[in-house]
Amino acid sequence: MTSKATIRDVAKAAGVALGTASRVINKAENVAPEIRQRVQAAIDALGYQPDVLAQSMRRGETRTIGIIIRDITLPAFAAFVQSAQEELEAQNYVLMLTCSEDRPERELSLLNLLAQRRVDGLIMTGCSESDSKLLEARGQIGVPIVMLDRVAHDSSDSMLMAHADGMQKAVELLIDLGHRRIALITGSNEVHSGRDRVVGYRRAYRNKALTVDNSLVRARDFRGESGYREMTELLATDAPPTGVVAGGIAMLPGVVRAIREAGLSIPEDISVIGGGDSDLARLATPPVTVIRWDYAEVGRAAAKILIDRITGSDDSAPRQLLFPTELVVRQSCARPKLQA
Amino acid sequence: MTSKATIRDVAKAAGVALGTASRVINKAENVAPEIRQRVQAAIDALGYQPDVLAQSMRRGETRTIGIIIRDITLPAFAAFVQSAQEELEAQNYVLMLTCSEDRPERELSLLNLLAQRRVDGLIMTGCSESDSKLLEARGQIGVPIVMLDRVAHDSSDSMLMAHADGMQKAVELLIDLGHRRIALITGSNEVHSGRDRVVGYRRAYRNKALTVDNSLVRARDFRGESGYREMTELLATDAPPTGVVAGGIAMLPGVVRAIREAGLSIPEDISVIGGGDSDLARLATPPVTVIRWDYAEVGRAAAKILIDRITGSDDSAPRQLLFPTELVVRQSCARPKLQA
DNA sequence: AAAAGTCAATGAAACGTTTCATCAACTCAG
DNA sequence: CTGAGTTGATGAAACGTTTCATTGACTTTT
Repeated sequence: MTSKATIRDVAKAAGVALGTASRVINKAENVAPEIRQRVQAAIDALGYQPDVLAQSMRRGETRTIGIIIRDITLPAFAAFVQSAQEELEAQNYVLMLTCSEDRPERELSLLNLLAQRRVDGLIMTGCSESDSKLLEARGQIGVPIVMLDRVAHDSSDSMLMAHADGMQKAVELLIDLGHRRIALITGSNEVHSGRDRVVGYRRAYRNKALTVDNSLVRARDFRGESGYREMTELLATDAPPTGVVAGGIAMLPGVVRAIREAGLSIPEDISVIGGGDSDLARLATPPVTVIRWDYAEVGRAAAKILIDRITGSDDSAPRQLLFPTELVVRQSCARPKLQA
Repeated sequence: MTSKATIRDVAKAAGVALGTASRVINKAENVAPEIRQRVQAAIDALGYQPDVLAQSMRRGETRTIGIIIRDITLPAFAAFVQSAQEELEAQNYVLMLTCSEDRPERELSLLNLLAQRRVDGLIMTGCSESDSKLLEARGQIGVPIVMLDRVAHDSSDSMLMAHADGMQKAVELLIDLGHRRIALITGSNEVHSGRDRVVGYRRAYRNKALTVDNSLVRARDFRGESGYREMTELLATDAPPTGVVAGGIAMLPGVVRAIREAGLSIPEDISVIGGGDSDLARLATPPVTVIRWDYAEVGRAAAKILIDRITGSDDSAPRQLLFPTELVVRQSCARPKLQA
């Protein structure tokens, strides 16, 4: 019963033509007040609701936005998605959520899936900025795309965090405390969020006139288990680090767990800085110093710019928005035990 | 160019009728092998992909599932959504994600939104089991609904956690340790997940032949800030609790924060048990004892049963699946300081 | 008073499918 | 050799909209 009444029924009930009913519904002008009223009455009486499917088909838009996120389970991403969703909902768009698990083949099939679903736009955080298959698939999709923490090499817009800045501050903090062996664990070099952190790390070392030990820089992938694995490996070496920055957003838990399991304590044995704030970082004992940024704000911005692109109200060159990061100092960092 | 080719083009290219092309595409029988091949060749050559919109319109199904979750930011819910999404994706469904923030008026408007979008089914965790407006809206929607942690009073299926069991074990643990003033903070009485915890709490007290102090039972709503507020309030009373169970899934952070701010330490001054496992609970110092259940499994089950309802392969009476909870003992509970 | 111009309403066409009643061709039994 | 039966292809109709070229009724201009 819900949306059984069609526009035809409305027209008939109001004694007007199909097209007229449509014009009333779409608030077009050029319709006599008396007629408008009659049609409106019919709409109310029948409880008419337009069929979104038929509208989409005719109009060629679905009012649907696709999102490909690595893993919705990470609170940071969830915050991003949530605020983007709110913004979109306000503009009468709806979100189709998918997760790539940071796996290229999944990303590819999700791109196809969403293309076939005819989303009006796409927000995504890809596995790679350069993979040619993915690049092609993104190009083929033919709708505006906003990339999260990825540099777009095509016409997409990018929302970039200033990871290098944050990382530099973090590493300099550790260096100033006397640390010389500082490990960096972050994601793949193929994407901005991984690469930029390494840039910041090296910049800090250069600033302090120190040289980087490349074996301490681990930039493989973003999956959560990597944090644990890399940290365990690092701690097992002859010269383990005295400080570590868990750059990837999902890595702090694994890194902390590895440290605990090695029987070390924070910050006495090893100093820790996390990438991205979280309940865990805030409420751990000791609370963990983190590089913070506001994904919720980024989500809103992404939604806004995407809508502007869709409506065509922004047809300027691809944008690269840079969002600030800040270092939130808590109690997880201290001077290293044995000064080098 | 992507999906520009229509079935008409395919038919023309293959030199067959529209209907024939359609039959090939839909793998219908009764089509000569030679023709099938020719059509297939045309499909490949043109890169034809069916227009999902037109299909939906004609078939009367959208292959889209709506989900209304309280807050995607909570990792537990995110895990639920993620596993549901995976299961649905495998069956070629796609998820439309919305968040109600536990606010009835939002829930109502989201129900309407998703109804208008013609979702084929709905997974949701409502604000109330009894609110008549919401009940009516759910009834009107006309598609199968699976409720998460809510008892459905209509034809919907319910996925229920055995909160009472878990809570009983939790409270009995505290009682056995010698606690007599145990606070319970959980969500609204209007829903299973709130109510059932209170049931378990009372059962534990009855089992141990103790009487409940109702001022220690706080079952208002599920929002995160409530955890902090209620805990702060409880600690400010003349006879503060010596143990607390943070029942609601979002409440542990707030409760812990309130305790920290009161200058108390866990478990020396107060014992804490959380509802739902999390990174925070696992990695806090000390690690927090929790009532655990597996939302990922629930998500899969919800998706499965929903699909069965949609396809009509399950037309039995509404189901109420009960999922087990277990008590995971960590180090956040100890004997109370001053024995009562 | 005729011509030209406005303003609103009309109804057919189109969007890209699926489905279904026909139809054509062929096979086989009598 | 005819009539019935079977198999497979056909093309129109339908799903519920929006849009657009027409049309009809008025109004204004010459």
